[in-house]
Amino acid sequence: MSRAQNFAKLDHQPAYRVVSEKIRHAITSGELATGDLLPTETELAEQFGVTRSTLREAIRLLEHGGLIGRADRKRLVVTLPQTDQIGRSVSSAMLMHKVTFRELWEVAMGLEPLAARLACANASDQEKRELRANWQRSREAVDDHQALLECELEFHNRVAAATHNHALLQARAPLNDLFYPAWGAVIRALSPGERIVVAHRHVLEAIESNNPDQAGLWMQKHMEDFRRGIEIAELGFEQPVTG
Amino acid sequence: MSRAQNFAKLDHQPAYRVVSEKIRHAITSGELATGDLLPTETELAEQFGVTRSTLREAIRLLEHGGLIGRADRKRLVVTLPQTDQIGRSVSSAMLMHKVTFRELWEVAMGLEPLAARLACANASDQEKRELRANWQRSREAVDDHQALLECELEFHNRVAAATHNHALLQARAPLNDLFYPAWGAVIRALSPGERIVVAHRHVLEAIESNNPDQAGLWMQKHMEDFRRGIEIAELGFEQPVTG
DNA sequence: ATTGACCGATTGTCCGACAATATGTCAATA
DNA sequence: TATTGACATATTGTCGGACAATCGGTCAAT
Repeated sequence: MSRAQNFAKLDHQPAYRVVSEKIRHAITSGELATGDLLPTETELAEQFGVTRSTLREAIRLLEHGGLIGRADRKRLVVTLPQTDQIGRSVSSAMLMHKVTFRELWEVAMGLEPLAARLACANASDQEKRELRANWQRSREAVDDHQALLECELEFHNRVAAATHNHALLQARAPLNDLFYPAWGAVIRALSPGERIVVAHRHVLEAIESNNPDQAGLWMQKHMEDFRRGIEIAELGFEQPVTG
Repeated sequence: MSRAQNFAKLDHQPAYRVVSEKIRHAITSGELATGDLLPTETELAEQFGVTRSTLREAIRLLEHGGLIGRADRKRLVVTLPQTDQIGRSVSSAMLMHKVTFRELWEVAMGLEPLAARLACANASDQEKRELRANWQRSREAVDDHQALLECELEFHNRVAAATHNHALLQARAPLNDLFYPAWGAVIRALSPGERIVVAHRHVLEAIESNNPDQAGLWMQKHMEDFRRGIEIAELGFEQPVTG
């Protein structure tokens, strides 16, 4: 190698990305608050000194992240990124990385018992009632595979929501998209309805009586059941999950 | 209400979003594999029957999610979404949701001990060596706040990486971006270097000797120290984290 | 109070154009 | 032979202008 100079590689960022970053910064720095209307496309384009086409590409970049949306199908507005929207990006990334059932289950073992524990301290009376209503439905649907799966999914979502912890909700979003749906196959194969209902009841009662240890413990047992179910049904615990 | 008909609200998706979804589906369904080159913009535009401008907007949508990138600044190529790229979206979403330090800490309490446990079973010899090297550096930097913070961050990242669990890595990405950086303020305020190094040593040795319980326990103690540090330094445990 | 007609503003989409850059070929040269 | 230079080609990034569809508001007619 002729050691002549070694210049820094100059990074020529395309304009649409620069513009996108400027807007993103204005939003995350609080300069633009949630709900604020943005100027029209033509106006924005003028401000940045680019064409509307270029500006629109910048907008798309932000739109995907949920940072901006449409107020009424016309004007652009600063929006709060929704958990499920971000969650879908994460899930599709995991799909491409061929994340296995085991990997998701391991994360679930960390987050779901934690959610149950935190729900004890933070669940409102309203949330507790809805949780119990969900359990009632699951008891009646104990032999209806499809209905039971929906109850199961809703149960875990409600427990997580009752923690009032947005970081936790975001972290477990991929479980919703990838893990529990696949659990449906187990339900169809093994009909473990009774076992699910019992576990849910223990978690529910622990939350109602504000007993974090009990809630976490039964959620953990519940997740262990999941794993055994997958193994017994021979669904490939080490296989990548499918979308 | 005049119960006349009750039509379904028709959702008129803009073309750029439809095109984007089509491409996304082709990718996640495996029709297009990672590393595949996409046709040129003009060609794609023809295939979908839209203009290049519209197609480009669709591309931007995917580009942000890390699903496609540029091979050599020209041709488009299907890429694997990087953990940190997706993680940044999640982090900026959390910032906007004003996630508190407590919320992040609660998630960390669920994930970090889990990571330590899993690292025991899955860490390669190489990874163990690098972990020990990191600990050596942290011991020497025990009074250098900046260097210690970097070691601290790297330590937790290496432990997480040693789990070889991509779902876990993705779930804890926001901790990297939001939680540990703020921890720097604690280090500067309290100089808890010695305490950090001791905790790291216990985790490290537990991993080296393949003792999951011990690894998880010490990581948990370590995280408890975090919380107390934040409280003692009066940094506002219940305050939203800042970017 | 509802309906209908109208207008301006704004977005979604299209078309055509050009400069800058990367790729490939081929000849000239040391 | 390996490097350089010259040239043609392909592709992206950006531009400017254009138009239909639709939303919001106003105002008159019913």
